[in-house]
Amino acid sequence: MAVIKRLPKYHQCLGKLLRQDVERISSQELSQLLGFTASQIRQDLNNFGEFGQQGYGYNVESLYNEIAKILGLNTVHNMIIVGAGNLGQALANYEDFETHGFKILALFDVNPRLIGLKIRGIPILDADEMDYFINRNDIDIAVIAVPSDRAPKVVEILTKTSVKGIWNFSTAEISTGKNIIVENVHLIDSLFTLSYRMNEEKLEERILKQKMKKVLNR
Amino acid sequence: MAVIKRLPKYHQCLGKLLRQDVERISSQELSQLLGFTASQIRQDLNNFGEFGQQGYGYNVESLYNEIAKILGLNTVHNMIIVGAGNLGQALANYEDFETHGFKILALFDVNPRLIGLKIRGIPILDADEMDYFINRNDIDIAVIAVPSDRAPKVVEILTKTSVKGIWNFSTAEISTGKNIIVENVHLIDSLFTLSYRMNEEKLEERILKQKMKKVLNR
DNA sequence: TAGATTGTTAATCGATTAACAATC
DNA sequence: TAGATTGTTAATCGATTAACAATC
Repeated sequence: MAVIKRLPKYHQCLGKLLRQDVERISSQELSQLLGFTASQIRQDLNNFGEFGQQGYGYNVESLYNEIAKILGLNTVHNMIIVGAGNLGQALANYEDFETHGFKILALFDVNPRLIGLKIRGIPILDADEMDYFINRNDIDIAVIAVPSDRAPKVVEILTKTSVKGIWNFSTAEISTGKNIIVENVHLIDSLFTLSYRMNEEKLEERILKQKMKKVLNR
Repeated sequence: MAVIKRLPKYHQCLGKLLRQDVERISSQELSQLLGFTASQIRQDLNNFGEFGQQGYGYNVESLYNEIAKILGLNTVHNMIIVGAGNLGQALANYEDFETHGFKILALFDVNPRLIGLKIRGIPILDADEMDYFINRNDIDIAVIAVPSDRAPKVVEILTKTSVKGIWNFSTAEISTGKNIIVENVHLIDSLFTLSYRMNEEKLEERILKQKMKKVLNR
């Protein structure tokens, strides 16, 4: 479902409106703010319920809350970050996560120089204690920020815990027999996409030639 | 075009095959490795040219090179990272970028404590020198790794330089009048998607109810 | 030549947009 | 009640899959 990718945008936009004390909004107005068509917005929202009111539009606060509920943001998520290198530390410093109910309780690493340190008050613990810590602290999301070759080992440990979601920053393909949800962040793919788009102009000729050939074939 | 999102996957997979000295591959075999249908693979590739040969399949090396060309990976890209905080440093430590021809020449920051330091030999320079450095060193990609409120100022400076692509890690919406390509990495969106998917089961009932209502209406 | 596999057309599926009746 | 705007159906568009003739 392509809707899911848009839900965070709705959420963010409504949050902004809420902070500006906007009370109600129409799909038309939202359309202008978000760049989706009004029709699509009504269609999207209607997948999950009837949140609007004819002749009035949508109540910003209640729509915001409904979408938060859909995104699972109405409960606090306890997270750990596996790997306390630069990436792990960078993520631990993102205050944005906590703002939205994703609480980082600890980082884990194998490097004795890092163990014992704190990032924004969040302790870096010994990787050996990970499974114990997870089950003890009701952790439901683990962030994988270790080098890709270490990732499979980490995943193996995680599958034996209560973790329900893995946010994977390594390039390793992760598969857990269990029903753990895995969300991949492949940064290099994003960079390649940027590169492709920068290169697109030069490519035009080639693509056009290919299309023309097909048209001429008819 | 949805194809673009798949191109990096093709590239990665073919790179792996190349390293395993695989010479040729059919769309059928690729299909198994990638999880796309063979039909889709043939369709995708045919958008850009005729890379295969009937009865033979695709030559791994030449297909790999063709896709690299399409992605703009046949030339070296000179990058800078704006913001040398944890995120900037984490990105500077990713060796993967360099492997694919994305060379990080410098980081920039306003913090005097950071200026002068080096990350993997890459210098952290004074943000004031940024525009000069960019034009001097033929930089075509700038990575925005500064806090979101600082981003607009950075973008303003960048628009006056030779930069052709911006890889944006801040939450700021970036618009450059000029034809600079912007690729956004909104990490929080990805986390929300994970959260949604973890929450999906509980949501099922609600979504089903909504769908049932519609069916009954007929 | 026979077998394999592409390039390509046609059919299907899903997502987006347009239109409008229902209703606040 | 009249105006506004939703929820919802129908039409369009694009992307995926299936099928097969072309050809190596």
